[in-house]
Amino acid sequence: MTDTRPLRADAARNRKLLLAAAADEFAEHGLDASVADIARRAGVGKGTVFRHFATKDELIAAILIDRMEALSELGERLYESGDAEAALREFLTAAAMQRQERDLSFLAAASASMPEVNRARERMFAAIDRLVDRGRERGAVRDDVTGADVFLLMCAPNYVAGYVPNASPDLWRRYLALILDGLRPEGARPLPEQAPELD
Amino acid sequence: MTDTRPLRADAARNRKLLLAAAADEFAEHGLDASVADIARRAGVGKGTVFRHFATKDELIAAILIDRMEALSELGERLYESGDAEAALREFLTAAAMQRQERDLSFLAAASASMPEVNRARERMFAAIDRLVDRGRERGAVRDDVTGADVFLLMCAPNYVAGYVPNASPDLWRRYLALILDGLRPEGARPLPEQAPELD
DNA sequence: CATTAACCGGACCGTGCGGTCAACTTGCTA
DNA sequence: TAGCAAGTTGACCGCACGGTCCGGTTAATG
Repeated sequence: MTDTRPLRADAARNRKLLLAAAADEFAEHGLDASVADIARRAGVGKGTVFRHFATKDELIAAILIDRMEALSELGERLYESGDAEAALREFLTAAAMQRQERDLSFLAAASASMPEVNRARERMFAAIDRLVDRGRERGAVRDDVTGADVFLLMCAPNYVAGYVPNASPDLWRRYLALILDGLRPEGARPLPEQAPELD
Repeated sequence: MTDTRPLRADAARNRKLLLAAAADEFAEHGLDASVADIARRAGVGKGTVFRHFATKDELIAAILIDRMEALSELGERLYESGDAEAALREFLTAAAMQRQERDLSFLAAASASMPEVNRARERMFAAIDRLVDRGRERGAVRDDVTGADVFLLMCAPNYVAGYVPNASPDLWRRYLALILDGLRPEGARPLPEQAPELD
């Protein structure tokens, strides 16, 4: 945590293997994926998992932080680009692709209230907020939609597509497009309920 | 199942108590809600649960069937009404309210491939399909949206709102309205990916 | 009111989980 | 290349879960 001595070569490799195996396993079996299965998939012993991540929740948190940091960087980069509408679309597309065509948002519940996760989430939220604000100013996003709305809707395409048994792996694109159409000003009717405050 | 001798009075009462308690418990704790907790909440012993439902999955299936049948009836009744757009909106509103402001769709996974559940699901799907077809004919629904799309999007408002910690219990209405805006023809851009075939 | 089949309850069982630990192996460094 | 801290491993632990079972209880029937 504080002392950042570099990991030994095999340890660093195993850590990456574990994160990848865990993401796959969670995508296939949900939160119930067992640590033993994750270890087997990564080709290591179960003890190794707990050497790297003190608890299962910490492993989940590590996956979440990785992904949210990557999305934050992308969001910040897209803010530099010119096209407000394309930026938002690309951001949401990247968010959906990152989840291996499977909604992984359920992981968030397991590691809520871990400070590092919260920090990563706040950074990502800020990036989204800026993209949405700019989109609203340029007329690409309807007036009554906020960053919090988009933040919440981010996982919906994967969630929806996840209920189709043998779906095309790109089915989520259909529902992302549908939601994006709902976010645009054309044909918008005033939304009920106030937009939620996040934090 | 085949012999439908009426339940004894106490048994019938306990069955209802159990279904209600189970729905509440699942809403609060997800699929991991324990049978013991459900029994406690209903004020009965654990053995009673298994007398009524041979397995936890069967209990889940009973909840699902109850709700899907109710929605099917509503959908069929709304088809008789005149206003195609209002019918669809009311149907989706009722679907969301039934879930006690919480996405319960994860229950579907647990009891997929149970014939009775499938029959109830097919009936509900047919009801939705007719509502959507009519809506499309009358210009209330965009051309490229199918009943399967609406069926899949049905749970999304509760899902989305469920991630807000201390949300207004009606927050789902906001996201339902947003999705409904996306379903209308105004401002629609062609959707990518084919609509999925369900069964 | 007596009889009885249906119902109830909670102690009990096997299983699989997250997490621990002590013996063993291995990458680093001097 | 020797020494050792860091890393690895799988047997093991406690626990909570889904599900069973049987002695006690209760609602229906004549």
